[in-house]
Amino acid sequence: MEHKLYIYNTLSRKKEQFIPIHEDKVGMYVCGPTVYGDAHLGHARPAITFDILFRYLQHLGYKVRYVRNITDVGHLENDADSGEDKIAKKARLDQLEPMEVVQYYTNRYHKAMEALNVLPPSIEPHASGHIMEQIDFTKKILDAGFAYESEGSVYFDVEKYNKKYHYGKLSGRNIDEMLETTRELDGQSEKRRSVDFALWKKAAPEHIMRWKSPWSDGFPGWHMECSAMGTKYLGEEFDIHGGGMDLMFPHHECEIAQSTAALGKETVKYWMHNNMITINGQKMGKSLGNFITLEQFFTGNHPLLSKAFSPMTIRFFILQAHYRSTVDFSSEALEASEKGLERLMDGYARLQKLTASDNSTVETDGLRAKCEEAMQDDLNTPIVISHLFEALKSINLVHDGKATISKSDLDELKSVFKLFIEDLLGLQDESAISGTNDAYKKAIDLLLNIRLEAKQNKNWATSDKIRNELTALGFEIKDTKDGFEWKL
RNA sequence: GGUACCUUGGCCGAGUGGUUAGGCACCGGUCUGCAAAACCGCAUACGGCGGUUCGAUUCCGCCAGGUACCUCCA
Repeated sequence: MEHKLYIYNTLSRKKEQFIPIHEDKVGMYVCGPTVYGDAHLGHARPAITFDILFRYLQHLGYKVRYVRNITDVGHLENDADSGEDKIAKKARLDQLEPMEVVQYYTNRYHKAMEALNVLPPSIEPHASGHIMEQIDFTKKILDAGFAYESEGSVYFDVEKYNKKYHYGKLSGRNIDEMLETTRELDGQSEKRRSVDFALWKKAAPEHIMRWKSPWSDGFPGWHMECSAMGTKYLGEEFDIHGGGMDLMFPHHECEIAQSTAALGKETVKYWMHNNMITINGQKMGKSLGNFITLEQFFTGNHPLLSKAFSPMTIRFFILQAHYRSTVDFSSEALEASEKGLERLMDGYARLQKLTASDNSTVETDGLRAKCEEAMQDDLNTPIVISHLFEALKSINLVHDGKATISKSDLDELKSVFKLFIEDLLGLQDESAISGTNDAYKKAIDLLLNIRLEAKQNKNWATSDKIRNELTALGFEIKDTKDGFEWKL
């Protein structure tokens, strides 16, 4: 594989060249949603970030197995491995079977992802469907001596693990201090230390979501599913593990500990974390209650939104910032993205209609290389987009008859635009006319040709009437040098 | 309190030890019957104070402000 893709590895805190464990295959695991509520803007970020990576790795020629899980059990309401299961709570409140809640929100998540043109992963395993694997994984950790049973639950022994390995290597946390400060606080708990985390929890009698295990009727701890499912589908060692920065600790730290304890080796080579989306400078999240769901964006049904924003606008907005930067949401910023995207997509449509000349007076060389270079620099999509906007100027110049382009340059430009806009950035034409039939389009063309004739005869009354009435119906009419363009 | 990070022109947002990011908005111009679109031009920005350097927005230190994680969160 001839490339020099660099990605930022949270483990080393620097950009590293991506070299897969296996020659031509890449294994990639990304933490998916806990399905107890609608996906919000924050959920779109990792989905889109790793969608870009998924697409780009495939573009480089890798066969990628992309696993993104659905958390439908084990994710507890609050800390200290107590509290109610999120799914079970929602089910109780809505008087539904837990699996009804899971199905409902999974369907809605899929719908939102599809709207955002996020490709489905290769495998989307549910935690509840992998209880056996999680029990087996827990056994391995017990056998290795890094866990203990207490009152029917099993806990990970962080202190013991840390003596042999390094708990805190991902998040940079100093575990010795954590052990020091928490020593006296324990005692009452089933856990030896408050830093210990549950691998298996015994279910209280009223708890509906429960499975049999050697230790008790209960359910797996939250961190367990990713270790169990990741290694099941990607092997004991795989290339990339992704997720939001907020999962770094404790979730990913615990995952590393579990896998290392059970297997005696590092499972993941590259850890990647996307940054958060903020709103008024603060993280958008469930706990703060300051989130806006994707559906609210699509419908405009939220006090902070000036209008509805299309899925592609959301996608473009996210891609205009680097995935490791925070990006501050505002209606104003989204409107700016919307306009920029429209201009880019109009230019892309226009590109298809350009006619070639004998030679080029515009510079198209190097666009492909520059875009590739930006992608290879830790997926720098904002730079890719800026290059595309630069190239857009050439397209418009040719379109206006102020410049010419040769056949080969035109073909190259079309090819690069398709590759980056459609295939890699995953931006789709959302205009209402795409997909409608030819007869309809021809009818509009006919009307506008009549208008053109009227214009040529200086019959402004007729030409304006046609334009105004079409405009009133929602069409956008643009006169060009020797004709017209329209869209709905 | 611990740890990490951030502070770029009206807004969003890249990036770099000395050369234009890009988008949106504004203003001026070209084009046009008008309009729209398009094109051209237009901002010489990098929190403050020191230091290193021939030269720092970019490196170092201090200060100010902000954020994230340390409990569930993408």
